[in-house]
Amino acid sequence: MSQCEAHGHVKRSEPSLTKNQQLVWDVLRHASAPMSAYAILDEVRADGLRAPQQVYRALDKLVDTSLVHKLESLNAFVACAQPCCAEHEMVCFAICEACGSVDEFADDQIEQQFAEWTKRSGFVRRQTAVEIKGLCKGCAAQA
Amino acid sequence: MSQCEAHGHVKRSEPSLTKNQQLVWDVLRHASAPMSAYAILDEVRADGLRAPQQVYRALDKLVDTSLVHKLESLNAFVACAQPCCAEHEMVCFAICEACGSVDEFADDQIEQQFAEWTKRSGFVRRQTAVEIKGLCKGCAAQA
DNA sequence: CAATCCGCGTTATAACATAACAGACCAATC
DNA sequence: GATTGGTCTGTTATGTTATAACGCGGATTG
Repeated sequence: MSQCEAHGHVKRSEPSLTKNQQLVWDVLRHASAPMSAYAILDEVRADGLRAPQQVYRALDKLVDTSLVHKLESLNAFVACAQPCCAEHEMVCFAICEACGSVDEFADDQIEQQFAEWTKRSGFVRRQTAVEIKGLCKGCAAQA
Repeated sequence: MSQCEAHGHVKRSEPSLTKNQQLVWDVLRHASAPMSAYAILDEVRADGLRAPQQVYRALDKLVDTSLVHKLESLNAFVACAQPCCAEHEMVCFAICEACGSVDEFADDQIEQQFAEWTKRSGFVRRQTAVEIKGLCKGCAAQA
């Protein structure tokens, strides 16, 4: 059971992806690490996609609908790992510089602190990117 | 009196920049918005710099010493606006999508929430990028 | 039936960033 | 004072990431 279902949320529907969007989404879902648009392109070439645009257009849509996130500090994309992420205003990423793993998480406390800053400053938030780089627990233990 | 001096901190020294670093730093200090490396290059061409490498090398150093920050989501650079930033583990940016202004801030509460998450997860943080996009107070008022 | 919107495919190009090589300078130390 | 190691420099070339612009076709809808 997913974390979301455990919380009593409905399962997010995954509707109406076009063929190209579905191809890109499938690649990302099965990836073990963030992928660049061009790495994705290499994977979907077998399916007939040939140009960066085709991948970028699919990615744009997938990012819009929050199925996929862009990691700005890597210029790479990951499938959303957090079924509840549509219900959070922001999502954070912990990126291991040793093994490349990415941990996506949402934290209500952090969210709330940002909300308070927003309130104080008058800034109207539309989107937030939080990317923490360092060593994941496993890699830190080895070091 | 700067915020730092008010807090009783010593003024950060700005030592030993090389000629190229100084040129790039001067451009960024006087910029009213984040600049791409190539935009900086255009500015320092008059001073004899010709190749991207020269700018990127200077930027690398300036970012290392925290005189300059990279905005990952814009692929652009800003002079550090926060004299105390060396004393914070993380710095946040609020980027106005209407006017392009960037507000750099540090928030102890936010920092602490991240510290707690770090403790729980075992992740060893080295660097954190927080980039909030939206509308600054002024632009939000107009909209 | 337009008119409009959206996605598709394509070619070309823009924008961002680094590799790799060689020379100049300076400090440390043998 | 020669040698070594480190850092910065300048340069050419190349790699990587992202978008512009054109035209086509299908779906929706007024």
